[in-house]
Amino acid sequence: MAAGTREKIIEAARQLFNRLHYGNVTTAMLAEAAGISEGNLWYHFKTKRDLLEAITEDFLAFNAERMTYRPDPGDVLGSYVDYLGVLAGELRTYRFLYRDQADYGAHSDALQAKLPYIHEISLESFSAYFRAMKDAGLLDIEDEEIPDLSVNVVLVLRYTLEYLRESGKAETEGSGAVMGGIRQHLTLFSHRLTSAAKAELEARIGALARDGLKNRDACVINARK
Amino acid sequence: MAAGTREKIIEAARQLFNRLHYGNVTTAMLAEAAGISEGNLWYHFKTKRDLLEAITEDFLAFNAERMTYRPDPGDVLGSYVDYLGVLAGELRTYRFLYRDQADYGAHSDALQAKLPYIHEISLESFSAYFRAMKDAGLLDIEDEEIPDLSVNVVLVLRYTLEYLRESGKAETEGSGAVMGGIRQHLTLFSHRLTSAAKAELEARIGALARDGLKNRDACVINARK
DNA sequence: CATTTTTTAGGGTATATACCCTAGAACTGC
DNA sequence: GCAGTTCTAGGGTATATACCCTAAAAAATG
Repeated sequence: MAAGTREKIIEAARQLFNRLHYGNVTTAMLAEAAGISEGNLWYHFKTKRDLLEAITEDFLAFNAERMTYRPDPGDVLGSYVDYLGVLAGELRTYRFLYRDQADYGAHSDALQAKLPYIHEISLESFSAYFRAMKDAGLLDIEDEEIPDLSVNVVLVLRYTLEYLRESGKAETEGSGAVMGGIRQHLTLFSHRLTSAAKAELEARIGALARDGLKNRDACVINARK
Repeated sequence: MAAGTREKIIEAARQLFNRLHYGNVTTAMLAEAAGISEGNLWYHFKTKRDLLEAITEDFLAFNAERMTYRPDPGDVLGSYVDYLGVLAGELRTYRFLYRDQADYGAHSDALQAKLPYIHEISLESFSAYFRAMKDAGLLDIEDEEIPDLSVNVVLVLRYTLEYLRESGKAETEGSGAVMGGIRQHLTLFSHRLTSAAKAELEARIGALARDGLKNRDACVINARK
C-alpha cells in the first residue's frame, strides 16, 4: 500500500510538472493532487529533489528502452512508426524534463548533462530510419539531406506541444496534440515517399492514433525485463 | 538621466528574463544587472509586473511593425528575407515572452491572450510569402501544401533556440544561433525553389548574417513615426 | 496479537523574495 | 541658488514555500 502511494505521488507530480512547469508547483499542490497529506509526501520523499530524481529514473529507463529500437529492414515503416510512438509518448510523458531545465537545473544537473546526449541519439536514430527507407527504395532523398531532415523532424515532434500552448490551442493529454505533431512531421517528407510507402505510413499512423501511443509503463516494464 | 536609467533597467531585465526565465529572476538580480540599487528599481517601477508591461509595450510596438510587412511582387525574395530578419530579431529579443507564459501569465494575461493572434498572423504572413513565391514561379509547391510548410517554418524558426539550449549547445545572443535557425528553415523548402531563387535567397541570407538582424530599436522607432 | 509501517492534522521553522520606507546625498533644471 | 528629481544604503514587512516535528490513529505484516 505504501508502494502504491509512492507511485501515486510520482504520477501526480509528473502531471502537475508537465501542466504547470516544475518551478510553479508547490509541495502543498503535490500532496493535494496525490490525495495525501503533506506530511505523508515528506514521509515518502525527503525532498522535492528526491521526487524529481524518482521521475528521472523512470524517464531514463523509458529512454534506455527507446535507445534499443532500430530500423527493421524487413519492415522499415512499421519499425519507424513503433519508434515514433515511443518517442512521442516520451515527449508527452516527460515533457517538463525537456522543457524546464532552467527550473529544475539546480536539482538535477546530472539529467541536465544527459539530455544533450539523448537529443543527439534521437537525431542519429531518425537518420538511421531515413537511410533505411532510402535503401529500401521508399524515400527519395540525397544522403546529405538526411541530417537536416532529422533535425526538422525532431523540432516538429518535440515542439508541437509548446507551439500549441503558445498559440492558445488544446495541447493537454488526451487532446490528440501529440498525434497532430506526428501528422505534422509527415509533411516534412511525405512528398518524397513513394505513393505506396506514403499510404502505408499514413495507415500505420492511423492505427497508432487508434491504439494510443506506447505508454511509458509498457516500456519501463520491457526495460526491466 | 532618469529616462536613461529606465531604459537601462528594461534592457537588463529583458536580457536576464531571456537568459534565466522570468520566474527565476529576482528583483535583486535585476537591480544588480542594471547597475543600480534595488530601491531605485522600485523608484522607476512600482512592481515587477509594471516592468514586464513596459517590455510588453516595446514588444507590441515591434510586433505591430512586423505586421505591416508584405510580400513585394517586385522583389519577393528580398521582402521575404526582410521579414525573416525582423521576425528572427523579435524571437531573439522577446524570447521569454513567447516561452515563459506559465511564469508571467499571472502578471500579464493580456499579453497571454494576444500571443495566439500573433502566432496566427505569423502563419498567414508566411503563407502569403510562399504564395507570392509560387506566383512568381520561384517555388514549386501545391497550394494545399503551403499551410503545413508555414507551420513547419514557424516551428523551426521559433524553436531552434529552445532546441539548442535543450541540447546543450550555444544559443546565447551573438552565437549565431538565430542565423542557424534561418539556415535550418531553408532546408524545409529550398529543394522546391528554382536554382536561381535558391542561390539568391542564400545570398540574401548571407547578407543578413553579415549585416546583423534587424534590431528592435530600428523597428520601434519606425513604429513610432 | 504484537510490532512495524503508513498516514494524518496541525503546528512549526528557515529561507527566499516582492516590495516598502527613510534620511539624505547627488544630480538636474530653471 | 533653490526646488524638484533621482538615487543610495540599509533596515524593514508580508507572504510564499520547502521542509520539519509530533502524537496518535489506521493499516499492514509476520
